[in-house]
Amino acid sequence: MAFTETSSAPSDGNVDSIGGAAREQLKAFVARIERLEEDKANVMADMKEVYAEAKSTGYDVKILRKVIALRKIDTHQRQETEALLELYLGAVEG
Amino acid sequence: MAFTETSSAPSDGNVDSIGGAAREQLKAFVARIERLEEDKANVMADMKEVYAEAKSTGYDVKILRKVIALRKIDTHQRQETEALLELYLGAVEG
Amino acid sequence: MAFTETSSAPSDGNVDSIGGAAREQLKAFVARIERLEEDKANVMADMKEVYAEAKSTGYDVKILRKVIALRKIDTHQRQETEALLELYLGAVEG
Amino acid sequence: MAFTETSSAPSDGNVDSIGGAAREQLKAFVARIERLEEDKANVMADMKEVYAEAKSTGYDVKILRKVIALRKIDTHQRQETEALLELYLGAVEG
DNA sequence: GCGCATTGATGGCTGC
DNA sequence: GCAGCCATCAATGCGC
Repeated sequence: MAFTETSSAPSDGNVDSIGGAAREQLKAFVARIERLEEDKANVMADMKEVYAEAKSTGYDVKILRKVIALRKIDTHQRQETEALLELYLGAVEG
Repeated sequence: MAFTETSSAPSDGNVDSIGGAAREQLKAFVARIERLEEDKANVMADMKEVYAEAKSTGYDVKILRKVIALRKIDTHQRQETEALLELYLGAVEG
Repeated sequence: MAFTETSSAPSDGNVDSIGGAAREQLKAFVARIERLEEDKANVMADMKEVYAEAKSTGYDVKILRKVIALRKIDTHQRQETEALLELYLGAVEG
Repeated sequence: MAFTETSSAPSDGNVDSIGGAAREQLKAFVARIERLEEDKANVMADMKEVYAEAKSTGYDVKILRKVIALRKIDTHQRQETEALLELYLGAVEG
């Protein structure tokens, strides 16, 4: 496995002996994920801010969260219903 | 205090009777949060994609996750260490 | 399921009608857990005492907590590192 | 106890320069707390075991938890009620 | 009273 | 395919 080490199975060899290309590739994956984790953390921080602002405006955060959660469930159910409908239509037409 | 209903205590009145302004404000909060939730979902979907790509490239996702987790702990520890330093400094300067 | 009511599925019957054996068994579980909860509460009370003592001795409790937290992270990291090593070894040996 | 650096304010001096006695004392506090944390972890592990056992016996863990929680609230309320009663009695008799 | 840290609960994921 | 595990998330309790 001379020049194909990066194309199929990085885990084939001993960890200490993976070549430079595979190493770079792995680092790239790690970097991409960590970048996304950072994004997520930022978004969550923003949400915290909004909740704090709502609270300072006088809203009950607990209830607000419940509202959001309920609406999320509704959306989810609606999507499932639509998916089911699609399925039925496909079965009828297909 | 007619036109200040939104400035201090939305929870004062009955939910069904809150004025239009407060209602708009509440809707705005909900919209902002749901927008952020959507962002977060997108980011998480991206992360899933990256993991899937890494997997199809031959990496062991479980190990990859552990690596990420370990690096996250490092970061966490660094932050905690800094926080501790801050506390020490605060204690010294009084 | 005559005499096997306690051996497999306590949830089969109505709660009000479960037999004496199952009832005793359930009570036993509840008692064991509540005993453990009591233990936990005692331990936590002891911890509170120690912190209070440290505080009255002049230590900054906040700093003390941070120190403990940092040491805990160290331990955690060591465990995660070991787990990662295990994973690596498992990947190598297949 | 004239030269008792440990008797009043360990946080007065620079952390790096606290004397050996204070250092030992601090280490003792940390050790005591970590010992208690360990105890707590053990107790919690035991609880997990009991829940697992209950589950494998056929009980619904979720419901079991709810039962425990409700009983805890009851106990708490009863204690508060008793405390209140004591207070009233003391007010009447005192 | 608020913010934070811990803890209990839920849902998704992986292994059998 | 489902159960067990883990990561995430809401919620309560605690200290400041």
